[in-house]
Amino acid sequence: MEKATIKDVAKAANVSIASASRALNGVGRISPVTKDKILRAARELNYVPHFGARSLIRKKTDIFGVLLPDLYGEFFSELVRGVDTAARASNYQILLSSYHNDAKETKSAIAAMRGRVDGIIVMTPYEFGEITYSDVIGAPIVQISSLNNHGGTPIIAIDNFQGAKIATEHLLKQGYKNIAHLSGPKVNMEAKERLNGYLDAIKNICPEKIYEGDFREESGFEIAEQIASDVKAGIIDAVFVANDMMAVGLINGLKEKKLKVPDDIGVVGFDNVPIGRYVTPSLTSLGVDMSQLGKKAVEILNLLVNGKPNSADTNKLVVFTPHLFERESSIKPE
Amino acid sequence: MEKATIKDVAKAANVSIASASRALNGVGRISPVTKDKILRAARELNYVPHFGARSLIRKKTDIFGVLLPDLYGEFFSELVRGVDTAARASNYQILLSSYHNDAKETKSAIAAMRGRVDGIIVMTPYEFGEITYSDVIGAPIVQISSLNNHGGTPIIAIDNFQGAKIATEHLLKQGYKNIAHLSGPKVNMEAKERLNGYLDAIKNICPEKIYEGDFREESGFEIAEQIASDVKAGIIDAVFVANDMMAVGLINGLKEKKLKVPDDIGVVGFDNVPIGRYVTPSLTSLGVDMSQLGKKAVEILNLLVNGKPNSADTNKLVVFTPHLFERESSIKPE
DNA sequence: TTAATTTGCGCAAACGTTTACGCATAATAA
DNA sequence: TTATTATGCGTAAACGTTTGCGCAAATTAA
Repeated sequence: MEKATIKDVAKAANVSIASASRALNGVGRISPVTKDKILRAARELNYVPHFGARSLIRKKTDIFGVLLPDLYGEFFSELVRGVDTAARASNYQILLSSYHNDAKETKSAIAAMRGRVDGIIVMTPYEFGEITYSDVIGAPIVQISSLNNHGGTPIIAIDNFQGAKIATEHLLKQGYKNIAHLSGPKVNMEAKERLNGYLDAIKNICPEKIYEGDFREESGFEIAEQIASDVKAGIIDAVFVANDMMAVGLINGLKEKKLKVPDDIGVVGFDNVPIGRYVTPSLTSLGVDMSQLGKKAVEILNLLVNGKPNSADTNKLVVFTPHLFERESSIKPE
Repeated sequence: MEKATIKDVAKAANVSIASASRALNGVGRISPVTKDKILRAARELNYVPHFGARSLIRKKTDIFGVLLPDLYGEFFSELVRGVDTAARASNYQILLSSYHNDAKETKSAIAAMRGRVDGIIVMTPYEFGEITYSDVIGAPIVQISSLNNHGGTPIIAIDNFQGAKIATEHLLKQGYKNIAHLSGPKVNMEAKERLNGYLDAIKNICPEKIYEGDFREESGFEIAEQIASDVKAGIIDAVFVANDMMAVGLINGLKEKKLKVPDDIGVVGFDNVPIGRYVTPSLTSLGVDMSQLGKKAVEILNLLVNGKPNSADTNKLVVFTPHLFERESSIKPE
């Protein structure tokens, strides 16, 4: 039951180590009959190639690293699912890690992956200044980030600006007149971009009105009081909320204030979290297929690692524009 | 920018490879001043130890494998989060993979991890017959499974039987008289155990009434028609549903049939998915803290890998009994 | 037949580490 | 002073693979 090495297999099959290796890998010249003998012996001994030894000489690990800000929620699990599926299809495994939303920890998390992976997918909603990832890690990187972060590494971006614009325009199209925005935390780039998309959409149409939140559900709930009073004052009649969880909190808060969504106030969220389909009223939102996005990330990484380094690829920018999921919270009656 | 090896570091610092290694690892005898010189050189060269070479000689990878049935939903992301946190705390990384709910794929998924991990956490809601995992992988295993699956490997189990019993008894305590059960697929052990818990709870109290579902939301929605008619016929007045997603589907289906939950019929789910808090009426459910469970799994695996193999540990059985989360769907009025 | 080519296989180097061992030199004890 | 012990460091083996090279035997061509 001690782990068998290729040496053991070779001995059992009465051949040299070299032949054993050739048989096991199906490369090089070897006669069918000895090959068979070797494979049989390997099975018999329950032989498993030593991963480290192999990666040592092959100079690759067949592992992709995936580094996420956090592991909360359906959002990330969808992404990971897409990555896993695509990675497996190209015979890669995934080494998963999160940096617990602590931007400072990102570097050390990346460092921990160095040498263990052939490439890395990292999701960074924050700004990172001057770090060139390939320096830090010595392996190709695909970043999942925002448009503004484009600086030499391939990036897959969700077009938050465009999405926010679509959201806001949807509210306008529904007949709402005074659209406000409930934003995310200022340090978050996605939050910024969504804010800008909102601003762009209402320009010359209605006055801007911005509430600042922090992406958490409670934050939406708490701001409801102020928003409710502004609605009653006739200042606003709809809100584009920077993410769904805040929108959910907001809707619950508005309920407490006896305001009706979407009658008294229209609400659109962002992210299209599954919960959105189940709340009452169901939540109109914008989102991309994260699983698809994960797949794309693997695809690009694969190219970077295994293809010839075409500069068009290494500088790639892939944009996913969020899709509008129209539900009840934004359907203005009458 | 070519990857520096320890040899390069040694050369740059004008010492032997052995000294470099000692300095880098902080073991063995070495003078502070040379150590400093070496560390400086290493930093300068951006040195990263080659993972494969290291694991080759150390005979360990510092990686734990995590193998899940699937990657859908908050359920798993919570588990992974717990595992990640605990693993990182003990300096392990995690290699994540799913077998796509295809029991047959489990073995090959395990095989793919062989040699790459020091231990593995595998979640198996299915029965697996005669497989002894340690044979298959040659590394310690912690299984997350059900009580019945206890066969020599350490297991962390959710006590589905007990949970189901608690759920059913809760409905009885609320004053519902004829409790039915909407079950999961028969091949699923958790489904079986929940069914048994239900049966045990109603024994000698009310007649059994079982609907068979398949854990999917649609399945709950579809069965609603039949359940609604049985409610109207006065045959049942509450359902313990084998998982939350079906319960959500069921509630929506019942709404269409103009039945009021919890007034006309009480509903309790299982799993305590986050969505449950947001549906209307909010869903009473049973669940364990999956993140905590993941933490526990790592803890045991750590013991198995690094501790002395105490037989009390290798045969460990840790039971998590689900906790009742009382919400609106089961609160009988008056 | 002989010459040329192909096939099957083994030898040994290389990948980048860690670590037991031994040998100088320095520090301490007598 | 000399004998003992402690310290700092280098040499080399070992970990388990893959693969270029070379050689004998078998096959094919002439």
